[in-house]
Amino acid sequence: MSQGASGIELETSLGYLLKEVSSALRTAMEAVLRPLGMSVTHYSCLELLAQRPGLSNSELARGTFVTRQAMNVLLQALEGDGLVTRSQQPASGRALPTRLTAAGRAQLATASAAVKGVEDRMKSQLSPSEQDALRAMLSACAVSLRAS
Amino acid sequence: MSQGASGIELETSLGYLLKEVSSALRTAMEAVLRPLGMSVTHYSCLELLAQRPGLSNSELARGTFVTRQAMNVLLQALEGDGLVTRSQQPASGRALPTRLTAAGRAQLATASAAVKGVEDRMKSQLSPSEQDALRAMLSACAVSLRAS
DNA sequence: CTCAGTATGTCAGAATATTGACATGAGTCA
DNA sequence: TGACTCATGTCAATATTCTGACATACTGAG
Repeated sequence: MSQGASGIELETSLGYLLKEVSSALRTAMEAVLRPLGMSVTHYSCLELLAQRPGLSNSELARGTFVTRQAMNVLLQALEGDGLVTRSQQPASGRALPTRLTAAGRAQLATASAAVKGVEDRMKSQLSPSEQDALRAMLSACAVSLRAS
Repeated sequence: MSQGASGIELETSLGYLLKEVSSALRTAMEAVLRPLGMSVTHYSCLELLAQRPGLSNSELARGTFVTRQAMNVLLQALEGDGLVTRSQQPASGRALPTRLTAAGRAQLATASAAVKGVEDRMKSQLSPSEQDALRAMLSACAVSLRAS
């Protein structure tokens, strides 16, 4: 009955559980980032930029799961705060590569450590092999969802 | 190095992967709900109300992971559309129990079937036992995150 | 080469959600 | 009883994001 039914069972729904964990993770991240004066998107952008230097606005938007318009306003703020720099001449097409400044890297360092603390707490009850299994299953879900 | 480091590795970060799946799920749900004229929050509220009749505004807000203010404006819209009814006299305290109308149940029926299709697609590559394992691990993550 | 298709940056308006605030009702405890 | 705490409903203001739109730049088929 929980499987063949035509509806959703909240108690056993993977989608609902996913949203629950995702929401709790976001809340926990906000809690540790707020004292640093950063939002989750703010941090995500910096983190992405640190690991993939030179990403354009649109690429950053895709990597942080927001629209490029939203990323654009964020990037303007980050640039105004001296945390990132944007090329004026596009390297190719219209895309303007973005890079962290020293100040951006410094701010990210403390934030990244704080976020790692949250993530470690999240998976504190999972063994390394369980974490691998979880990763594999979540990846499978992502692939399946993308296959329209 | 991927474990003892002080930072986050995007490639192996469970948090990032969680956000990725969650975002893909939301996008897929929006895609099937849009033709029905419903948003994800709209659907979530109806679904929650179907399975837990009499929930108050604040309880619905917690169950759908939004603020009670946001749920309040949504409930006013749903009530205006004749999909839900709210008691005028609080049963206890200030909480006003909310219930689905027949129209609400009817609208939910098609939406719930559509969302179940999305959820089934998401877990199409997972065996029943894997789904159980995934549920257990996600629950563990939620519990750990809530333990501040 | 030309043109259709796709991707990007950016502006403006609209929708949505959040924070802040206040009054009300219930429970607790001295 | 009275003071205190907590949860709720609701109003207002703010913030954030999205949708729509447009011009520009590359790419590939013809």
